[in-house]
Parts: sequence; C-alpha cells; structure tokens
Amino acid sequence: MLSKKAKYAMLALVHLAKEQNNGPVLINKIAKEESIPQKFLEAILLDLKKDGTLASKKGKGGGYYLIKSPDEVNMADVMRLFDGAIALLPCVTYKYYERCEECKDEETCGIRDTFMEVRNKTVEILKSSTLSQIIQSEKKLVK
Amino acid sequence: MLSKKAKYAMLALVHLAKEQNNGPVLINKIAKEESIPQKFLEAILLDLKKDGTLASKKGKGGGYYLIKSPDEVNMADVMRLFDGAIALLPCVTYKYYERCEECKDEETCGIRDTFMEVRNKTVEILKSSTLSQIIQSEKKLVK
DNA sequence: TATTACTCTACTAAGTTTATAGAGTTTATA
DNA sequence: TATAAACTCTATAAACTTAGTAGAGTAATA
Repeated sequence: MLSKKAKYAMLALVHLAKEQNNGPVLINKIAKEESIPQKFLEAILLDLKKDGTLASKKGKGGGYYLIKSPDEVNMADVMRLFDGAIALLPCVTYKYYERCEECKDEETCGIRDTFMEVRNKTVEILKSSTLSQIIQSEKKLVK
Repeated sequence: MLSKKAKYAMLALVHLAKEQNNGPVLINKIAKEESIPQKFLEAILLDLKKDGTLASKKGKGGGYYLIKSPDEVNMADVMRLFDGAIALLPCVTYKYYERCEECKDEETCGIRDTFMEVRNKTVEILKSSTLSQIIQSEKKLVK
C-alpha cells in the first residue's frame, strides 16, 4: 500500500499544478482543501522542495509553488521519494537493489522473474501518470 | 514490499510442489533448506492449510503436502492471504475495498485511475505465476 | 505407549508510520 | 524598521505492523 505521505504528496502536487499560474499557495490552504494535517503536509512539501519539484516563498504573500512542468512530474518519482523502491522484492529494484538474504541462487530464482515483470509494468504505468495527465483525466471524469 | 511471510510462503510452496509425489515433507526440512526460521514457518504452513492449499499428517512419517494442483496455486492468492490487498490504494482493491478518507470525490479522483491500472496489471501477472510456471521457469534458467 | 510431529496461544523486540509541539528564521509591507 | 505572516527545523510520541520466540498441548503411528 501507498503510504499516506505519498498519497498526500500526490494530492498536494495536483493541487499545486492546477494553481501553477496563480502564484504561491499557502500550506494552510492546501491542508484544508485536501484534508491533510497541516504539520504533516509541511514536512512533505519540504521534501518536495529539497527534491527540486517545488519552491517556496517566505513571509507575507508566500507559499509553495510548482517549479517543474506538470509533464515532468510523475507518480513513479513521487512514490520513490516517499516510499522508496517500487518493486516488491529488494532483488528486483532499480535504485535500491539488495540481495534477498534467503535466496540461494538469484539466477535461478523462480519468483524473481514474476516480480521483475510486475515492477517493470508498474513503473511504466506510474511514469506515464504525470500531473498533466492526471488533471486531464479528472476533467474527462467530470464531464 | 512483499512481507517475509509471503515470500517464505512462496518458497515453501515451490518446495512442496517439487516434492508433491514423495509424500509429506517435514517442516524442519523445508525450514533448513529454504533458510526460514522454523517456528515462523509453522505459522505460515498452518495458514496455508486453513486456506485449503496444504494438508498435513501428524506423527511419525508426517509433515505437510500440497493438495492442490500446482497449476491452481498462484502468487496473487498467496500474496492476498499473507499481505492483504494487492492494490496500492484501498479504494482500488477488489477484496478489501475501503474508501480513502481524504478523498473528496472518488468518481473524479485523478490518481485512482492510475492505481486501478497498476492493480489490474499486477494481478494479471501474479495470477499467471503459478507453481507449475515457476518450476518450469527455474528449469529453463538452470540450463 | 513412547515418540514424532503438527497445533495453538501468548509474548516481545524492533521498526515504521503518522502524526504533534514548539521554537526559530525569513520576508513583505505598512 | 517593526511586525505579522509564513516557511523551516528539531524533537518527541502514540499506534501499528512485522518478524520472530517460547512453550505447553494434541494427535497419530509404529
């Protein structure tokens, strides 16, 4: 399951993408409208800032805003940032590779193949799910 | 990530499928050969028995054995049994459905679609990964 | 009837997730 | 230049989950 952190991050990013041309958005506003605990959201937005996805402005009239194109921000990256590896087995991940302790022989492990396939397909779908795509699809759903 | 429990279950099932025609297999033997803590494995095998996948025989000459065809036992079911839902969002699961608390409107939720697609694809791959298929693929890898 | 081997309940250590609290820092603007 | 708005950072903690342990109990077989 996705962590709350990752889910909140996605909701906040969609929110910020919609407001990209309206200047900085208050944490407080995002928290209220997306039903996210404010303090928790602060930490999430800070992570997204360190990651280079968001920027912030302090002081009156400040807030957070998206500095990437909504095309560039995809769910695979968000999930990796907050939840770590996407794969279901450590021996199948791309960025977080680790050998499975109980694995006698990785080369001939029968379940490895399956989970490699799951990982590849999942990453493919999540990569194609960008902020633009999500907003587009929301519009279609409303109609 | 897959829990150890689910991974151990898969390894034990593959082991038992290979020995299906040789009578009951001792917990102790499986534990040793697959590097699984014995007591932990006992609980896992018990769950698989309650589930109707395995049966056991007590007393001397006893042990566990597979009572389903290796074609029928797939990784999706094993994962559901030990780790619960396969989907990454509660609102997208098939057997464990729950509304997302913070979701304002499920019908127009932009990220729901993406995770529905991930779930469907994952289930499809895991369903096709049966014990027979795994053993077959191990043989190919050895060659 | 003794031994083997599965069954069941209870417990625990460690780690992760989901927060909360509060002091500190920066900036716009009156 | 004071002050209030708003982000930043550190520390803490409750709740939950995972992984594993201990040990007594029960059933079957030779």
